[in-house]
Amino acid sequence: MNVVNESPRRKELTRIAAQLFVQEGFDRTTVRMLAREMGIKSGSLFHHFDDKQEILCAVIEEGTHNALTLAQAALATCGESAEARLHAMARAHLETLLTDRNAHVVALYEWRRLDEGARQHLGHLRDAYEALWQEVIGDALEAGLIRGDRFLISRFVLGALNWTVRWYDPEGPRSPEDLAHELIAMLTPQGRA
Amino acid sequence: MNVVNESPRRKELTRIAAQLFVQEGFDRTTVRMLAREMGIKSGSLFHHFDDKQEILCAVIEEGTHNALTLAQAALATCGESAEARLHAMARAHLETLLTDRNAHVVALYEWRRLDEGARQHLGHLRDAYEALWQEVIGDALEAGLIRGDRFLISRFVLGALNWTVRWYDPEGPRSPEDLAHELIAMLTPQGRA
DNA sequence: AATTTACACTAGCGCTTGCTTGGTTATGAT
DNA sequence: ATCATAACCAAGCAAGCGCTAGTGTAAATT
Repeated sequence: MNVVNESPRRKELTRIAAQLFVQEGFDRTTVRMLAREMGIKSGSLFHHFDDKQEILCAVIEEGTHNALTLAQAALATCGESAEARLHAMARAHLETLLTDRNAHVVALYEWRRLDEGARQHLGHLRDAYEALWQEVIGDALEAGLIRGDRFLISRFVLGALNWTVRWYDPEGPRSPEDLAHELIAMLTPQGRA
Repeated sequence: MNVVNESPRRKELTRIAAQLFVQEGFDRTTVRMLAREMGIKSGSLFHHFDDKQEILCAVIEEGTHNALTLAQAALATCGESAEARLHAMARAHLETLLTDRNAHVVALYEWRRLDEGARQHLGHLRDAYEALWQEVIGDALEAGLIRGDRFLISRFVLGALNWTVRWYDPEGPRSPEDLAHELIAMLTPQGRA
């Protein structure tokens, strides 16, 4: 029923659920585990969410929504050159992958556990985000910054970025900014010192 | 106990399990579903495998082993130029992602359901495969074909390739060969008609 | 003062889970 | 004929699962 996370309590519960879903996976995370981590009893959980599925949906929605917002904000302040916009999108993606890591890992790995309704609802959100990418990459193609097929490149780039959740270490020497720079350098033919 | 799939029967069971694991996910796939699909009763399943985990391990091992074999074969027959070797690796990766699709999807999505022992055993296999990539990409860097950091590029490229299981349609107009070509074109600064 | 709302509790129902046990059948070697 | 082995089955156990029903209580609303 509650599609959006209105109450701060529910938002907090969603955050905790995200962490558990990452640690254990959705199916192995029991309502009793969730409740214990939340400091309540398992029955009380169903006051906040209709069922277990809705918790998963809330987690993914939160992450995807934030990613979209951050990307739009980044595009609004990065300047107008195709390269700057490309870089802004990549950096925003990597940063949201860091700050909302749990939610995004859940979105990537547990998407298939969503039921049909939730999958459709969240699908639209995700499509809106990917449309942003295709727009920016389309601009970069027109500007002659990169070459190739718009959809193919979008998918290759998103694949490379999403894969970072597997190996990226936030404690390591490389910043998201740094990573974004290297990725763009890999894509653009122009030589660089 | 049986780490390798010796008997043809076990190999067939592994194939069936892979399909179910993709359709339903590992946790949601019950031993009863597996048995039914295999044409036996659930109890009989434990004659072939020690426990459910071992089935998962067998599926992933099969896929990773095939990928490694195919990549080595491709490198052995592709010529010696850095570009040819890069292309051969990419094509081999995409082709094994197609022919052993189920096993690879399971490896990508259900890796975390492996216990410590299996994760270590299969980790070595995967490392061997990724080492091949790093070697080929190292060669391409030395040849001046591409620029950047060897490990970073390997991971970006593997991410882009693995992501294809999300969107690639084998019935569509693009062949694995075609996709490999486009990927390499995206990476290499040299202009092309 | 009376009522509603929000949030939590206890207790447990009905069902499914992975896996075990103990025994049967078919095949093929000795 | 005897034995060994692989492959299977029927039956079911102990544990855990998502979720519900009914209740208590403090704060907010009327």
